[in-house]
Amino acid sequence: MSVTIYDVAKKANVSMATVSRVINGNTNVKPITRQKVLDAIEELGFRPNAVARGLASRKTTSVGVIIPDVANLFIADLARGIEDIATMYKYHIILSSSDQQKTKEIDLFYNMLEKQVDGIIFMGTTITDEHIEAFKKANIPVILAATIAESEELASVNIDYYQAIQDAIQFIEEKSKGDIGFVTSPLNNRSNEIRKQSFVDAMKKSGKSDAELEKLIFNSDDTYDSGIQASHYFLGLEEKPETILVSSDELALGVIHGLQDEGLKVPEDIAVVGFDNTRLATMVRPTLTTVMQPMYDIGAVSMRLLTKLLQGEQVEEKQVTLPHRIIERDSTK
Amino acid sequence: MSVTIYDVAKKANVSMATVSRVINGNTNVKPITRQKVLDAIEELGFRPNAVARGLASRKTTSVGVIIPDVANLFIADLARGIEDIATMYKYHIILSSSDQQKTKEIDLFYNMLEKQVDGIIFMGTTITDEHIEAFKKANIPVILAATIAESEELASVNIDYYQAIQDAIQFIEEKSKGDIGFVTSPLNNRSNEIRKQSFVDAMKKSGKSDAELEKLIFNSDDTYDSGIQASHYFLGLEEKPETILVSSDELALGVIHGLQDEGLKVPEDIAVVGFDNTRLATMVRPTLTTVMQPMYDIGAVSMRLLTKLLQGEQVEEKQVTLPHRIIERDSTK
DNA sequence: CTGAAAGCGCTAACAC
DNA sequence: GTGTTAGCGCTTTCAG
Repeated sequence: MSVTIYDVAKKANVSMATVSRVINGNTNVKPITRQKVLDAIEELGFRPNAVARGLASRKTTSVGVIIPDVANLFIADLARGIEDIATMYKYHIILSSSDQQKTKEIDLFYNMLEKQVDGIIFMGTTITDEHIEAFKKANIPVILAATIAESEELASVNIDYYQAIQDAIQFIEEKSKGDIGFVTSPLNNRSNEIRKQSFVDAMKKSGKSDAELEKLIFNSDDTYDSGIQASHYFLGLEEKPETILVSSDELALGVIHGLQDEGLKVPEDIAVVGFDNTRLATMVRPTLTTVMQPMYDIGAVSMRLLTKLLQGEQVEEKQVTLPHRIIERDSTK
Repeated sequence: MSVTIYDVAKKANVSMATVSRVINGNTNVKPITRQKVLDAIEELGFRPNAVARGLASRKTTSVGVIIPDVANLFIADLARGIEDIATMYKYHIILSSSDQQKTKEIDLFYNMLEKQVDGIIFMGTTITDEHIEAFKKANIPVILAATIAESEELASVNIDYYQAIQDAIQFIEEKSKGDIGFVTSPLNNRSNEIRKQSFVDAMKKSGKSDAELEKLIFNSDDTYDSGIQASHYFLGLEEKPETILVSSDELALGVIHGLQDEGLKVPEDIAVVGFDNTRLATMVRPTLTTVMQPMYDIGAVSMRLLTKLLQGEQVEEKQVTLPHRIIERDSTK
């Protein structure tokens, strides 16, 4: 069938151990021997069987990546960041989508353990005790990417969502004294919950009553269409907000278009601020002012952190917080 | 270290062969024995090591997927289609991006062979002899998804790109007698080449000279920004086209916004037709008339085809052509 | 219906 | 520097 290390050894008149040394770049091989082996490999078209290697060495050089959904620009950037760094460190990626379902998240996690991945990067919704139990049981490093866990033992890479919303509100208030509406993404996601809480806290601080506050919040499901619905909701209000702060860019496009479809002008009539800074933010008119969440970097840093953990490098801080910032474009005055 | 099949066997007082039978759903096990084994598995928290299993059975139940770029909506849909079906058939996905580089495409391919994937779904640019050689050398099924190969031996799932452009042109000509401009995606991709050829053929048939034709084509690099450039190019022409046919939706958004930024109205002044029908097509004003390329289905059908090949099912036709159609929205009159 | 035993292709001590 | 020899954890004949 296919050519093995043993065939190479025979052809090169050496032992399989020597062949193994050569393919693993072990230095203790005489140059002449090495060349002999290399020639035999070349001639036979030998390619090491990664499965056998994985079994023998207990390392697969693959890492599992669990994300909510591939078909999401925002998450794709994360994936790209992970992949670029993984390639750099010669790791392979086994990628699966959980569709935001908790049971699937956990199933996938165990499946990846069965595959003997060397580590896992996990992006999910809310981290439950069940998640934590699974993570602990795994004897491999797990990194949470753009995913909040209360537990301080878990390695993670995030931005400060609470502060990001505070900053966005401050930014908005510097430009306009009017009300701010808020469109949430689904609250089964901890980071969305935090954003909402941040908004609530800020509004209360400026003296809004619970009743007022409630009207200013629209709970969406994080799709373009629900962005459109959100815009309708706000337009139906007696006291319309002057600015709408939206939990994601895709949602924000929906809001903008929803407003425009009703004949309003953005930002003259109502300003809109997004969140994420995906490519979408510049693919709309007016271009979208948004809170940049560096997804590519979150992916890249997560993967880099994982490689450090995997290679036993010193890691000073397992919980990384990356900077965010407001990117001002034309959807605000 | 971790619990193995042997530990389970000992605990259940059976041989490891029996345990193996149980976990593989082999029927030849007495119910009572099966239960004993199941209990032991449960108690020990045993999870089979997929690597060892892969080595012993020479099957990994993983399939490799090579795509040009994760961070592309259009491709993400493909990935999603693949994934959904893979999950259904209990295959795992090893996903890698080639960044459209031929050497990387081939490297990834060989890497996946080393990982002993059971099959590979390949989406790439132009299939060269080198590709074909690699595909042949692999003793596993390979499916080309949304990727053209001249060779008839390769399994593939595509739409008829040539016809799709013909249809688009016919659609346009039914609405408007004016010139049609064409924005290509990079021509290092065979399917883009075909689309361009289709456009050229159609224009020649309607009597355009080579010189006229040349002016009507703008070669882009398939980004939003180059869509904007394309619009500037066409606006600079003495005889402006009445409709611009664009090779991808993202590009088309660029064209639309480029036109609008210059004060033109779409579709009144110039109409725009996209290609792909990604989610973007509805996330723009006016919404985009576009040629639907069913990427999700291409992914799903590719994966399904692969499972058939993998399970030795009868496959009547290895080259599948999926239907396309024009979706009319507001960017055309 | 169940067990024994021989690998799958490679790595990793341990010798020499 | 290089070879020998155990395994890694499982599947898969082959017996019985």
